[in-house]
Amino acid sequence: MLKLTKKADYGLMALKYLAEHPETPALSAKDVADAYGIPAQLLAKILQLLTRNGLLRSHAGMNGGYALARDARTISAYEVIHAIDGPFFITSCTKGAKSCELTPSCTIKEPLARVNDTIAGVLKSISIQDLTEHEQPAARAREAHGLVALTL
Amino acid sequence: MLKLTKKADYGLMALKYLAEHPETPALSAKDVADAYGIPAQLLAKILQLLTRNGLLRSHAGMNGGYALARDARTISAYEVIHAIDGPFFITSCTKGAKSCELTPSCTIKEPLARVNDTIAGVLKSISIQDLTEHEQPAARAREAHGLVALTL
DNA sequence: TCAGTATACGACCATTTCTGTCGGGATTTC
DNA sequence: GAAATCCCGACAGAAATGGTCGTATACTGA
Repeated sequence: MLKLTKKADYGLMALKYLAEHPETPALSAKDVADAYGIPAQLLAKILQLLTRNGLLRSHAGMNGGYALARDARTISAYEVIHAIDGPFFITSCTKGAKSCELTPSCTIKEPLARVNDTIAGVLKSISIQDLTEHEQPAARAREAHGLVALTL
Repeated sequence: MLKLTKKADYGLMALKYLAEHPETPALSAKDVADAYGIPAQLLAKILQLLTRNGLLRSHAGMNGGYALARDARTISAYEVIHAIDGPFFITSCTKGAKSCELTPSCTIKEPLARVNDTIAGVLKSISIQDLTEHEQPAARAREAHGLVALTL
């Protein structure tokens, strides 16, 4: 619970990998899959999703493959997760309206919606670029997170 | 994905309900289940878990039931979720060691671990008491979240 | 124009996780 | 002792997830 799906993980890993290889015009799904030992076909589907959502550019044919559609600094972890797993809500009673109206139940939803927003904010503040900076992303991160908290 | 299980939701709802009825010495699982339309037996198991983890006190027999083991202000959403769903990690590759060693894969884990901590911090900063304050928990929350971000 | 490499995408199955139920047992009160 | 209540393990159905397959389509280069 409160866990990223493997697909989202794979997606983040793939984007990170692409961000780390800016010199190559494109990398195939297989290239990335091999690099990480991820099932190639599965990763292919994930990359297709990311392409559909405008995070990647794809190119078929020989020497084709995928490349970031934008600068790694402008792609957030949130976007990636959202593209792969769809909109997320921390609460089980998903939408604002229906299911939970039955009972006066989800009085709990309102406070949790705030938590949800906070988490989304944190994920929005993390860029693919951040993922590639192995050492001491702490400073950047702290800064970003602080920003999020303040805007809540 | 990145969603609380229904069990965790139910647990939070139940604790909130208990926090809102401090006058009664104890409420049975059935009482709470009826109040929210939750399957009684399922909620029973959840309350038992919370009891085992020291968040509730239970009492068998007539007029028995459950009551908060501590002040609602000192019970965090994090504790509840942890008690019900076990330790959580945002990453799929759960433990620090095994599975991901196979490949040099999870270079992504380190940054996400930080995100994980941030989220855990947010959840730790939310108390059951906060859940009961319907209007304007914003101030408290903002304060608490800010604190979390700074301690990251 | 043909062969090879790649993406695109829908359908499908296997596995795991989650939800909810059942049944029997123990504890307390009246 | 009977009723209410907690305790707890086992299990079945449902849903989500992970992964595979097959086929169609697009591009490249010889």
